[in-house]
Amino acid sequence: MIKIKDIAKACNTSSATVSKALRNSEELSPATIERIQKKAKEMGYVPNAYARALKMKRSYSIGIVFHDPTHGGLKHEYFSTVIEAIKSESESEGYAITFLSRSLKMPSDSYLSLARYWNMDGVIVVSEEFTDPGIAELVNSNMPVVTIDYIFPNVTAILSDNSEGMEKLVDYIVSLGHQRIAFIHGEMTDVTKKRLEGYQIALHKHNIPVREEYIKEAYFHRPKDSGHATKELLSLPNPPTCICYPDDISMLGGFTALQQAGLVPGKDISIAGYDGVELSRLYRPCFTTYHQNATELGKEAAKKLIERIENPNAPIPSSVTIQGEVQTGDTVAPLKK
Amino acid sequence: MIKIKDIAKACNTSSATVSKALRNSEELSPATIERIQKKAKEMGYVPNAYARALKMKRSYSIGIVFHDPTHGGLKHEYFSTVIEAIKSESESEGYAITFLSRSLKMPSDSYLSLARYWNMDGVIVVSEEFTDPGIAELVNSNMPVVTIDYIFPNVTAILSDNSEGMEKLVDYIVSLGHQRIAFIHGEMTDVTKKRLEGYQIALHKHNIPVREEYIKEAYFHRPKDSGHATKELLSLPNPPTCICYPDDISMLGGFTALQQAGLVPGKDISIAGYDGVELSRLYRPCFTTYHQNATELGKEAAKKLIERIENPNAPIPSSVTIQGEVQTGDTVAPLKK
DNA sequence: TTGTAAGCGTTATCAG
DNA sequence: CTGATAACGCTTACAA
Repeated sequence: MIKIKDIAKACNTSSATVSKALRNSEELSPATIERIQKKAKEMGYVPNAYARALKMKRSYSIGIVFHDPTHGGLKHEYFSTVIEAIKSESESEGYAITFLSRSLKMPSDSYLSLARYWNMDGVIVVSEEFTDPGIAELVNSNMPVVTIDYIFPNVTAILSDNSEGMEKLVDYIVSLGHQRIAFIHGEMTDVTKKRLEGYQIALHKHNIPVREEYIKEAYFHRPKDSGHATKELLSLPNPPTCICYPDDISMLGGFTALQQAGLVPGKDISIAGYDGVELSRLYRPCFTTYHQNATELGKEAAKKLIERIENPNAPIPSSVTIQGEVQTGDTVAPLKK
Repeated sequence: MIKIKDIAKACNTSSATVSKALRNSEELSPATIERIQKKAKEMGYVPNAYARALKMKRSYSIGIVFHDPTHGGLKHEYFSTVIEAIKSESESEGYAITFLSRSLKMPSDSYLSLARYWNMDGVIVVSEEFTDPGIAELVNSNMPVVTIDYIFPNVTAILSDNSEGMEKLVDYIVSLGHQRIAFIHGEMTDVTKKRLEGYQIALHKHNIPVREEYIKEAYFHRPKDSGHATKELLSLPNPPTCICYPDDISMLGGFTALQQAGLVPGKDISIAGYDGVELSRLYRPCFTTYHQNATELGKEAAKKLIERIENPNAPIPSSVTIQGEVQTGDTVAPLKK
């Protein structure tokens, strides 16, 4: 590999001059700059990020913490969309993105030390048991961090509007005449708590009592789980007229369970999902669901992180909530009295 | 950040000794090793990958070329599965993965120079217009490369069994009594050529003439496109009894188009997809499709690349084809004569 | 305007 | 068994 010194030799000059020339330094004569740059290109010079970073204490690389063993990782469209957006926003700002992951063969086992090991300028935490002490260590360090859908003190968080989203979704369902609305929610994460909150707010607002037996837990993204919960709801003495699911994939599980019970979703019974993944628009009937703006979420995360990295002395960028929207489909039917 | 020199000072020894101690060098007395390691841990030492790589000419990082602007990037489950698998296999071998991407703000615009810039030990090309000169430059360099689903001379390729897969799928369809089998294929990539080949082989084998009017082109992963093509097929004087699609998402487009035409897929007409994404098993009716083993594909790619990296003088690892399997669902109905 | 030299945090060589 | 020293490729005071 050809390096600065080689160019210097070929140009009868010093490495310092070449280094400056390559970066169009003002202190060099335009003639030298051109001469050197031409030669560099001719010789096929490629700079070395590591050497540069070592000196500049800046790597232009961003780490992503993404660990979602229980739900299929990247396969989950919501997350892959978020990450795709982080990727393209970061790249267009000149940052490379690298997954940060703990593994036996790695020199370290903590996210923080991995980030340091790789000289990352900052880290985005996408999905993780946020209760993991490794995450706490990370956010409490001086490493710039942005989290998605979880709040830590003094850390910029990019939030999906889980409470408002659920509230709007339930509002919509109520507006179609439903009163007996069940909610199968995901495991008890922060996200779930927010969704439950929104669900309750909406019901209260419309003077509908919250019934314990209409609230069930399932795992996110486990259609079978949701199928079971659905059946339990059906067997209630006074079953719901509409069921909300933790996500669109789970709703599909509910869909199947209902069909097996001889019901036609969107007709005999109503159902609503969450996420608004591609499938939800392709499926017939089209899903009634809440579309989370995952792309905007990822983009904003990258932006805020880079802002923080590039203005280390400015106050920590404020958290933002990204709005989604109700996707009115055909799975929630108007209720005839 | 604390560095080797600091530990040396604290231990009244030299950096050389500390460096060796940290890596359990045989030439040090167990006592010193322990003493130094203890101190290092105590001081919260984290090694620096860049400095190490600079010296060792080995970064333990792998680049991924993944650029799929036309089909939604990572959102495509097939690709996200492949990448997830590359990620976990690489990580468990101690390699970090970084996306390689061309961008204005990057110091270079070619994949090869980006890989060099970042000191990558090797690169996996997942999806790209393989005709891109940047890819050619990459595979013709001395950078270790593994490609997925595309063959270059002297480069290890991990292939999905596109020809055999399509052949097996058509075999299965024929076995259910179909003779008029149409194929809506994706744009003319290598993958498509292989699929077409398999389609034709299967038909020949069963003495079924290949009819031009039964072969249509659509874009991969564009359900609307496939919907149009489907309607064209329906309007044929002698329409097919079964239609094969480029992928499961496209099949969904066909599904909808057929319903609109008043037909019940899996009953009045048969359809088959490709990929075997999660959705295909969740949908009712369950998709008849060909399941590509994307996880195995990614895993194998990482393995072969690492093998190549760690044995630079050994011959280039041989290409492998990963088998998938027919997923018999309910969308291809037995044809009653 | 250009060049010298030191240093970023490691590891490898070789001498003690 | 331990330690000086140079080198990896680059940038940056500071000197010329």
